[in-house]
Amino acid sequence: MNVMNASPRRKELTRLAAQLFVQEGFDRTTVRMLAQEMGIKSGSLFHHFKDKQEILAAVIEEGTQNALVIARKALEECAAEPEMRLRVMARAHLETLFTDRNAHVVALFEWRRLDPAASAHLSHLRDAYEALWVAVIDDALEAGLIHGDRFLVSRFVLGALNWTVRWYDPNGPRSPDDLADELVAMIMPTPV
Amino acid sequence: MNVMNASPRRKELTRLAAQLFVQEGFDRTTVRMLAQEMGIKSGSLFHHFKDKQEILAAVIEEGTQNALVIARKALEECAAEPEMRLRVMARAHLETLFTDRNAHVVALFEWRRLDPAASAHLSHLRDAYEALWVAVIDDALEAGLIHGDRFLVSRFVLGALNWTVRWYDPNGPRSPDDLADELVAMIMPTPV
DNA sequence: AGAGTAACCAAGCAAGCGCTAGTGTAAACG
DNA sequence: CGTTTACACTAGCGCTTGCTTGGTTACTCT
Repeated sequence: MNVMNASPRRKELTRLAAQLFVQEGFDRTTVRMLAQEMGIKSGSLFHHFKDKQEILAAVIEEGTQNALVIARKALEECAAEPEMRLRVMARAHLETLFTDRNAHVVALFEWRRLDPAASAHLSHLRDAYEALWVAVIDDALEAGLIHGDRFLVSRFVLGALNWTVRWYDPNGPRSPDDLADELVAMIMPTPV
Repeated sequence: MNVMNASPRRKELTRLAAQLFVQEGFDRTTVRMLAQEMGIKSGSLFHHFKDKQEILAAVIEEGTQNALVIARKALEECAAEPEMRLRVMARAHLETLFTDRNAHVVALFEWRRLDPAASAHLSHLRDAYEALWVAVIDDALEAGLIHGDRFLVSRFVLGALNWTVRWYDPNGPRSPDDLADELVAMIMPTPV
């Protein structure tokens, strides 16, 4: 097995695995299917990953890392008004969700297949990401832009956004940014 | 196999299956695990269900039927004001979601494991339920209670509500009704 | 040229999988 | 009373699963 966690080959294989995990689900994706998609034999797979679990962990880590980076960058680059930050955060969320769709769908719906060790490690990443959200929501609440319990509001907003992967069609008329703006408008008392 | 679709024994077995499906996921739940939980041997299971798929379909059908019945009844019994109907619908949604939690978690997260035939059949049930939501949202929009696109709003609201199964703790201080009221308050311009 | 290493393959093992076949038994029915 | 029906059992078939083993190839570095 490769020691370097970020070998380019391994990254490519991880990307392919994410796609299959979305199509079939983690449990139904066999190592033979993974290998075929990657153009190698099933035995060779275990040169890159210790076991099937590690592939899942790699997929989820990749996606969550990206989400963190994108959200942080977006927040840094934007103005300080709470409304703008809220909008920017929602946009960043949907941007990662749909450019890195496969990895995120796996992270959202196959998280429970992780063994406890991997789950614990990745929880920290996810918590860091959610902390960004809570901070943005807090500012918006304090500015009187929205109302409600900080904890509940962030859960509801994240839920609404995450659920989009179940119905949103990227080839439809609406862009992810439209979606984000509509959601922000929905929870703000006085639109436009 | 039993011909009657609603034999009491079968209902009980379906309930147990739902619990295991939630705990382990559909694919990881073996017929031997199901049988043990039911207090019978794995072979006997196929007297009640044609195959493993049929157990999944039974679980999902049961949950969705209940949701429909509860929502319809709640809407019939409540006043005609759009605000009340919106609140009642949200409450009914969370009520089913948490009294029938196992079945609904399976319906939400294992839907894709259904074979095409079962999926088509159950889609009608789900569509009927979502139609109730769209109607309620439409009334609220028309009355100026909330704003936005009817399609998007209902998707966002349903997403926020469904996602609660991932974080809500029924033993915590908040009741499901509290949650429903908070969500409705969040999307309404002028609270209390 | 020789050593080291990353990437791969062929072959297959042990365990577990969904499901079937054939049988037994006790209650319900005509 | 004999027959049917519902429910359960034992035993195991045929197949797939994740993973291992032992070895080969191709490339890089000194």
